Amino acid sequence: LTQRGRTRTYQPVRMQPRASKRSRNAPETRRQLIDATTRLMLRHGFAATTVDQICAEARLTKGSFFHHFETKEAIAREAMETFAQAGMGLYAAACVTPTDDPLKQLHRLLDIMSELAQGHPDPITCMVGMLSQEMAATNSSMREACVQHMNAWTEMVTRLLANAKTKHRPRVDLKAEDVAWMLYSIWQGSMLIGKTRQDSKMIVRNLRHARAYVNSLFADSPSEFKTNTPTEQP
Amino acid sequence: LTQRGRTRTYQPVRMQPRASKRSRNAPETRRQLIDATTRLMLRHGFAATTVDQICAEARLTKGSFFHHFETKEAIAREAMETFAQAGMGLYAAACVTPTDDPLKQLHRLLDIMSELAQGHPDPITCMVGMLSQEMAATNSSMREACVQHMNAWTEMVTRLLANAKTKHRPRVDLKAEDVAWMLYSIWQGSMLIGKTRQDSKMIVRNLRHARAYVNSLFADSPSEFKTNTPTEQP
Amino acid sequence: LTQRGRTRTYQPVRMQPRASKRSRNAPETRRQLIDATTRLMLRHGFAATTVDQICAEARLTKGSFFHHFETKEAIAREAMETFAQAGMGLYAAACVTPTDDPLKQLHRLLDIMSELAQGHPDPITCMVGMLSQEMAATNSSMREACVQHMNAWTEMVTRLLANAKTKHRPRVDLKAEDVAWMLYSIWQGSMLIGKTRQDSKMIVRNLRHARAYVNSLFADSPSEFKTNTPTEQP
Amino acid sequence: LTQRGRTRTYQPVRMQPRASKRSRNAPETRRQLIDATTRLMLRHGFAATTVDQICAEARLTKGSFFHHFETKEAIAREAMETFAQAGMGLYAAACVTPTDDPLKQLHRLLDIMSELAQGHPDPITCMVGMLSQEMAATNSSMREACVQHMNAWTEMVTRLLANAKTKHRPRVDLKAEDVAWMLYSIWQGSMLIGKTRQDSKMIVRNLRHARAYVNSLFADSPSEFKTNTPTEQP
DNA sequence: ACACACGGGACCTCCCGTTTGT
DNA sequence: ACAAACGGGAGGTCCCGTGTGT
Repeated sequence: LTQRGRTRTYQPVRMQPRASKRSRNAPETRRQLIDATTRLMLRHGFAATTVDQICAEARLTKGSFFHHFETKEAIAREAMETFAQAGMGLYAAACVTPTDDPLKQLHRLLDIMSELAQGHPDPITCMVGMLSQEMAATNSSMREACVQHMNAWTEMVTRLLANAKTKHRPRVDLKAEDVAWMLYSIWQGSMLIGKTRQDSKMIVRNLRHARAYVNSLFADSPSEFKTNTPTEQP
Repeated sequence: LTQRGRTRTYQPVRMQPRASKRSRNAPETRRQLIDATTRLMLRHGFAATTVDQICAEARLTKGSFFHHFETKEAIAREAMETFAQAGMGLYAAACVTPTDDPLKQLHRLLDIMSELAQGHPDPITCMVGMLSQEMAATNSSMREACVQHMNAWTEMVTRLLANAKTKHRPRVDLKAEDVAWMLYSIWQGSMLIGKTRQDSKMIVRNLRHARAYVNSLFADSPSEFKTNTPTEQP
Repeated sequence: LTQRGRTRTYQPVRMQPRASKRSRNAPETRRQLIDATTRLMLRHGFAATTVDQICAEARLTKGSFFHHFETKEAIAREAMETFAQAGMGLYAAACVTPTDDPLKQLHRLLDIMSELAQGHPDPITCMVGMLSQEMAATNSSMREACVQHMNAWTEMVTRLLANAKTKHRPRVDLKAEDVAWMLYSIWQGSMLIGKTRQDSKMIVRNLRHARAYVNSLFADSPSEFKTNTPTEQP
Repeated sequence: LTQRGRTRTYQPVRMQPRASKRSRNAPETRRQLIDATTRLMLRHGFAATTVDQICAEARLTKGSFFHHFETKEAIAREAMETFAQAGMGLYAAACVTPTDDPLKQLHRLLDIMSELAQGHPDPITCMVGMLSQEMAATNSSMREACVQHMNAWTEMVTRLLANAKTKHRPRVDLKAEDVAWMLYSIWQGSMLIGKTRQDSKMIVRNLRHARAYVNSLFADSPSEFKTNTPTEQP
């Protein structure tokens, strides 16, 4: 029998609440719900993730869900928030030495992204990209939330590049913000394509290209980065 | 049900079939359905586009819809096919002079993409990217269709780059295919972000960066392209 | 993915009209449609058999179908008619020698039924029983048609038994008509259970019991039948 | 659509949920749903019974229906289960005195069946037979469920007959199991025909014949049963 | 006689969110 | 804080039958 009816991307789900151990720990419960939401929406997207699924994944019932979150959209927003914050937390590690060479910091950022791309069995996916694709055109408040997260990333990179422009000799009159958006596009595009082609290595290669591209913008890129050409390393 | 909070990603739709003018022109009807599907899905995505909406947009009833297409997924697949074919048709114009300099062809391709990005009031969106984002992780046959379209694009660019390597002096031992995926990532990432930020200009700027990047790969890029630096033009 | 939506008992069907050879033979076309209807309804019943399936099975399109038959119900009625007539045709062979012993004729009838039960790989099913089950309580005209076919069978058997009562010595004051309904119940019940248990042999065994039962009604059943006890034969 | 000819096997249904008296009594609600399903399916069969009808009959909304049952098939299965269990419960009354004569028990069983057949204004119908007829050929899991219920009945009767064979003198080397299937066929066939002919009395007559048939199998059937010949009683 | 686009209308399933109860 | 019955309302699919065209 072929698949008819609504296009199901998920398994039907029988509620199965946590095994009678009611923890009564609100923040913990919230966290579990958000985690479940993130896991599911990264795979299925917003519309195809149902509240029931989230509850099943978090071992809770809908009663709890709607006690903690007003709507599905609300939890999606929070999940995206948490997801983005976690990302920014990781990225921040690249700049822990503020006196450092900003170009070096940028390369460390790329290192972190590269590790992220390689760190999972499945290619990495971004909540912001996922929710943007689905809701940007129809849900303006969600769109604005996505824009804010995108801005946060690029502002971080813009700062690094602006600093780099003061400490290094830019080859052309590049606008730091533009380059930041370029890098973010590479990042989002790579994740999208990587997920589709189930190919994490391409993401890594792209990041290497991005790295080379950044180097090519400055006449005096530190030699340590020069070697990191887009050619294949053994 | 007070509808409060319900995340409506779709518009309620009044069916209103074509005013008794039964055109009885199947290919035309199919085309209209596919057009409607493309228009709607580019805005709302797959899941949030309902068959009712498609029918209303195409002035047809749901009953008839399923005479032409087995499922919503089927029409989405065909719409993507049509979309991609149309794109490849446009892109092919860049290579109409096969004896041409392949680098010149690649730049013409970027011109075409740039025009596409500017040509619409709303930022451009790609069916392949959209369907990938929503369905890659859960619908393997759809995923494979997306992969094929992605491959088609990059194979085209790979050919251009491979030719360029024979006619120009590559600065580094670049792999044509890798660069093609890089360019495709920029393209897809730009469209995704452009849609979210409602900013077509950024897409154009990114394509300019991509252009500069391509030039930077060859020591003897034709001078005519050299001027097209990523800096802002007046 | 589990089966959702409407409970499908059939395969979805793509119309595939006869290979361009339009026979234009109305009676033949009707026959094919009726045959297809019979085949399908014996398996799926009335409601679960769709007009599209019938057309596909008969290699025709709905256009033809509704040219020949007003409604699905109409063809079902005709199919049942044809089915019953064919059955009565077979049964009639038991009485070709009208001067014969009526009890002998009845036993020949049971022989024929027994052969029918064994003659197919799948246990035999009866259109009358099938349509009765589904429509008797809701569609009175269909119900009456079923009743007529049932009456036809039992009237035939009633005649045989009535004759037998004149030529043999009934053990008790049996009413021929009652025994006929009893035998028909055994027949219908056996087919129903045989279909469910996928067991044709049980039908045959039941017919053997029925035979013994008939014999037990007469003190002077011809000795040739006496041996046919319900015990298992080697 | 002029609705002409359209075979309506269902009644159009206005949803009308319980008048704001939300009983919030799940087992009771389930029971009502199952009862409604049984009532409706016994009349219309499986396919022609709609979930809407069931809900209307149970004063519930469709939304709630699927909280209690996964699919229409699921509720049909449960309804059949309940139906069969109830039947077996009744039948068990025939054997409450286990030390009793097994033949007497069997006759009491036939008494119970006879009372069942007479007890309703409409002729009695069996869920097992109905679901078998419609689904045996196409839904194997349903078919197996039906087979189990059939086996349960015949095993019960087989036990009685086997006991009878030890306590009485069988006329022929009858196989208890075969006779049980014979009796079940009579029972199912009678119900099918009775429903179609709207004739409960024929069922009762058939049971009387069955009774006589059972007696005829034993040389020493208790005399009290002897009188119960298939002839019409005043 | 037949093909086929199309309409109208369910039908099953599902899903978000509310309400009642513990 | 959590459980779970329930409501309202789509959403996708299908199906019978019509009408136009060949």
